Amino acid sequence: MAGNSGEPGRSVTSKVLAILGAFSVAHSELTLAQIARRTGLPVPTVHRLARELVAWGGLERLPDGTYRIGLRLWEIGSLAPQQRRIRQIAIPFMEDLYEATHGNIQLAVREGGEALYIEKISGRYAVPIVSRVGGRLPLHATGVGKILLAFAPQEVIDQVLTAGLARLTPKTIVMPGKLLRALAEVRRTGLAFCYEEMTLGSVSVATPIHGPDQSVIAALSIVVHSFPADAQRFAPAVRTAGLGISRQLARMDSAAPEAFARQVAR
Amino acid sequence: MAGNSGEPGRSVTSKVLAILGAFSVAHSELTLAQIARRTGLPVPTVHRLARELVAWGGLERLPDGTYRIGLRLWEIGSLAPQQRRIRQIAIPFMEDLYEATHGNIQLAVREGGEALYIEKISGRYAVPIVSRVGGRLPLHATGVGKILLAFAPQEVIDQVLTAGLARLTPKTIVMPGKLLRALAEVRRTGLAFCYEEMTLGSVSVATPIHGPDQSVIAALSIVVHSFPADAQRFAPAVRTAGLGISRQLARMDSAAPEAFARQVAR
DNA sequence: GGATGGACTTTCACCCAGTGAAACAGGCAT
DNA sequence: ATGCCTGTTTCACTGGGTGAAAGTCCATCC
Repeated sequence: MAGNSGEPGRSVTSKVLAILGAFSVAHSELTLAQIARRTGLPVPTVHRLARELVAWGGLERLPDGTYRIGLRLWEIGSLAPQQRRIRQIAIPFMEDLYEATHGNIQLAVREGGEALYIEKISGRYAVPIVSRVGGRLPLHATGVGKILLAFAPQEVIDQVLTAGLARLTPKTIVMPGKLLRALAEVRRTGLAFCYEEMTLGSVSVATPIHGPDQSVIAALSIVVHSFPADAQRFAPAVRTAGLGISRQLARMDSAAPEAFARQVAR
Repeated sequence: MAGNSGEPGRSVTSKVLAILGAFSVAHSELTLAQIARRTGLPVPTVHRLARELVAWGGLERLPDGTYRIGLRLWEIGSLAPQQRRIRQIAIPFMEDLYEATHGNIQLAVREGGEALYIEKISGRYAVPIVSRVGGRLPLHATGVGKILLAFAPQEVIDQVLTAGLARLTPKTIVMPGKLLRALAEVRRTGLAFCYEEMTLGSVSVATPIHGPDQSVIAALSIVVHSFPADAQRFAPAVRTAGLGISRQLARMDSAAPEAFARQVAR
């Protein structure tokens, strides 16, 4: 590249990606100056790159100058297959689970050291909870997180422990030893409980979703606002749904490798 | 940039975006060589840029070497607000509409000269149709498309007519004059019908969704596999749902500007 | 009212990051 | 063994990217 100063060794691509990465659930609309601050890039650089992103449709700019994520990026993001496959198969099961329990049904995968929520069914009457589709929550303080962590490679567990277990409520597990024991129990039973460790008043049960190769690729959970006994009461239902989704995934895999592809071109 | 040859005047950013743009519904997994062909970029260039995208999480690479869209991109794409707001409000209405009719309920916005489907409710028992969330269909041959086109700026209409009206079935409207008359009728009635113009055996009714400023920002439709009379029978229900969504959007806008923001950080 | 601070935009001399042909390596047909 | 395809690495060359600096616009403050 060039430029008479700045930090050499940073690729253009990394700058473009840093700009996209500056957007998050908590910051879905950003001004030019905010992007520059969040990325550490000089304002003119952000300006130039953002203009290209806008021209392409990856970002859009409001009359008042703020940037948002554009539809083009949503469209391309919706092609991400990890979640596409699983969602397509899991949604009917999740709907059944919702019908049966009227709790908050959630589906999450692990992305780095956090749980990324890829689908959620709350119905119109369910109580609001903190998770959000496309949002992230810590692994050590949620039902789905414990599942994902319990079946993650050892290095991920180490990494999470090293980073420290943030205390979110008085009931959050912050002692590494206690978490490790909990994870061992999760692996033994295939169930993870979470008793007000993320939010006071919320309890949840979660269960793993297995891919065709038996590895754990996602976690399914139900969150209710009541007493620990309820979480235990719903455990069999959640476990059954998880097994159902896993079985369906395996079946789809062996049978129709790309049966979806018949749909729509572009 | 540099490089001893190639097409000068093409920015690095445009190349990165071209790589992302190479992915589509019909091509959600691509090899290195395929990306190079689809973008017109030299293979080594794609190789280098794709590696950066993989490192960032925007793409992921399978053991066999094929690339797919990564979760990171899905996550950021899910922040696109145009669809986020509308979907959140529209989904309950769409569910009601599904309960009442058991047809395929769809929500689409206009992206350039095409209809982009942002939500779809088909239930488990509905017959399959060609649309797909994240997919595109032509404006002139679908119910939602006619709505979006009828209320689009004149230049978009001109552009679509200039590009030519592709014949998809014997019933597709391919005469510009006929389409213009149909659009005038759509504007008059607030309803668009589509009788097997996209797919033989499928008929649909669509209605506009208005933003707080009364502009048309989306279209809602129901697709059924039967006779034209059914489309007309469902018209009042679709119209009512459309008005309900529009009213709710306006109310949300004046009342709670960013009531969602209280949720989850990251 | 004019001074101050913040946001956004444009310019432009500087130069290094990006380039892609070419060569190499592996796989699979013929 | 030959051809053809894919993916990977190298490297001499150079023009696209750079960002401080200056300019513009608009609030807010004294």
